[in-house]
Amino acid sequence: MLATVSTETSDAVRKTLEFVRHHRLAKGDRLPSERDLSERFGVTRGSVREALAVLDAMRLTERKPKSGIYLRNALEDSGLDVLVLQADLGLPFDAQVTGDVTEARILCEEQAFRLACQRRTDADLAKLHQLLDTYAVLVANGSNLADEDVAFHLAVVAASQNRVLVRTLTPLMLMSTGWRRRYFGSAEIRQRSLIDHRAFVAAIAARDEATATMLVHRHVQTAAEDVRALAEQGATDPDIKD
Amino acid sequence: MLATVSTETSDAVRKTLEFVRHHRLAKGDRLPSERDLSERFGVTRGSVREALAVLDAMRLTERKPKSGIYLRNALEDSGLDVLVLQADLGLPFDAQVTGDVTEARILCEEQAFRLACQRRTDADLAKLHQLLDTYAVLVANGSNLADEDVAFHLAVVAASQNRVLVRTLTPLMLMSTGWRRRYFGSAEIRQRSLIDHRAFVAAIAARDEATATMLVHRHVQTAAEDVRALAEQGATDPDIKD
DNA sequence: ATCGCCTAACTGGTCTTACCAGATTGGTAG
DNA sequence: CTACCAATCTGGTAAGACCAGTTAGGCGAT
Repeated sequence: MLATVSTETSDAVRKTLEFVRHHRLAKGDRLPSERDLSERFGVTRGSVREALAVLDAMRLTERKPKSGIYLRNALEDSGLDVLVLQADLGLPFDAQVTGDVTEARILCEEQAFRLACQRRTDADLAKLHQLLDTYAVLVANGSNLADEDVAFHLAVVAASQNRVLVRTLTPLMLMSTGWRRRYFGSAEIRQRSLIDHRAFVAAIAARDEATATMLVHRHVQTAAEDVRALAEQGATDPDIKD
Repeated sequence: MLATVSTETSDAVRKTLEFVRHHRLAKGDRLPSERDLSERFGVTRGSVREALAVLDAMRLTERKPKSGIYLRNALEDSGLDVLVLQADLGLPFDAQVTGDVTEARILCEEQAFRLACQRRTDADLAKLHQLLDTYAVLVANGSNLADEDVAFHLAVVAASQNRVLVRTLTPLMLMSTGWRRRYFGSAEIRQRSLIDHRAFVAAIAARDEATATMLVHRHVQTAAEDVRALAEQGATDPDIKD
C-alpha cells in the first residue's frame, strides 16, 4: 500500500534508516561515509547524497563537512532553516488555506497553551520573559517580527514539556510565514502583538488556563481577520520579472 | 536569525522556492529542467537534484522521469511513502516519547474528531464505512493493520474538512508506525481496534461530538498503555547482525 | 615508555562528462 | 489536415576528479 514508487534515492533513504535502526545507532553516532554507503547500497554516491539531503532536511542527520555524517535526535534542536520551506510551501494566499491554518492553529495551540499553564517551569517562564524583552526592542525599532513571533509561540508550546507537540506544531506555525511578513508591516499591529504576548506570559505565569486559551483564540482569530483584510486590499503584489 | 547554514543544496532549495513564488507557479505547473535550473542558480545539476530530492520528500514537487518537474499541492495527496520516514525517525522506544506522542495525538485528534462530527459529508461517511469494511476483512485475515489504522484515523481527520489539519497530523500519526506494527500483533487487540473504529464511525455519523471525543481519548490512551506493556516485556528485540 | 608532532589517508562539497531510454515536439510526407 | 517519424529534451544513473579541512596513525624526540 505504501512505498509505491521506488527510485534509487528513496531506496537509499530507506536503506539508510534501516541501517541506523539495524545497528542501533543513537544520537551523535556517526554513519559510514558516503562512499561506503554507496558501495553497501550498490548505488552512486550521487544517489546517496540525495538521500542524505532528504534526511538532513528531516533533521535526522547532520553532515559535518570533512568529518562525517552524524545522527541527531529530530525531536530536539528543531531550529528553523530548511524546515522553513516545508511550511511556506506553494501555499496560495487563499481564503480557504488561510482559514484552515488559522483554525488548526487555534485548535492545537489552545491545547498546548493549556498544558503550558499546567507544567511550565520557572526556566520556561524566564525564557518567555527574555523573548518578550527582545520582542519589545524589535517593536520599538520597527523591525519585522515575523521570525520572533514564531519563536515566541513555539516557546510557549515548548513549555508544555511535550517535545512531540513542538515538533508537530512547528510546521504549522511556519506555514504562515509568508503572510506574517506582510502582517507585521503595520506599526499598530506590531504594538498590539506585543500587548497580546505580554498577556500570554502573564496568564501562563499565573497558570490561568481559561484566560490563556481565551487569549490565544482571540489572538489568532483577529490576526487571521487582519490578514484577510490585507489580502483583500493588497490582493496581488507586483514582483514578477523573468 | 534563521537560515544560518548555507550549502549549495539548501541554497538551491531556497532558490527553487523563490522561483516558484516569483513566477506564481501553481499546482501542476512545470518547472524548468534540472539542467536549466542548475544554470540559473549557478550550481551543478547534482546540487539541484539534491534540492529536488528534498522538495520531493516534502511533497512539493513531483519528478516525472523523462518528462519534467511538476509542482503539486502539498496539502493534497499526502500519500505515505517517503513521509513514513520523517515519522519513524530515530524515535527510541522510550516512555517519554511514547507518552508525548500519545498526549499530542489525544489533544489534536480530539479536536479533529469534533470538527469531523460537525462537518462530515455523506461522502466522508461513505469513505469511512469503506475503510471499516477493509479493516474488518484484514482483521478476519489476521493481517497487520498498521497502515490501515493510520489511513482510518487520517480519514476521520480529513472529514474535518481542514486540509491543513490533515497535513499537520499526518506525521504525528506516522510517528507511531514502529510501535503500531508490534501492537497489532495480538489478535485480541486487532478485534478491539475494529470495535473502537466502528464506534468512531457511529458517533461521527450521529454527529455526536461528546461521544466521539470520549472515544478517541480512550482509544489512544488504552493503545498507549498496551504499547507500554509490550515495551516492558518485549524490551529489546533481537535483530542485530552486521 | 610516553608524549607530541607531522604526514598521509579519509571525508564531505562540488564539478565535469557521459550514457540511457522514455517523452515530447516539430516538421514532413501522405 | 492528418499521421507518422526523427531530432531533441528530460530525468535517472554512473564514474571519476579535485579541493580543503579532519582525523588518526606512526615516527621521532625526550
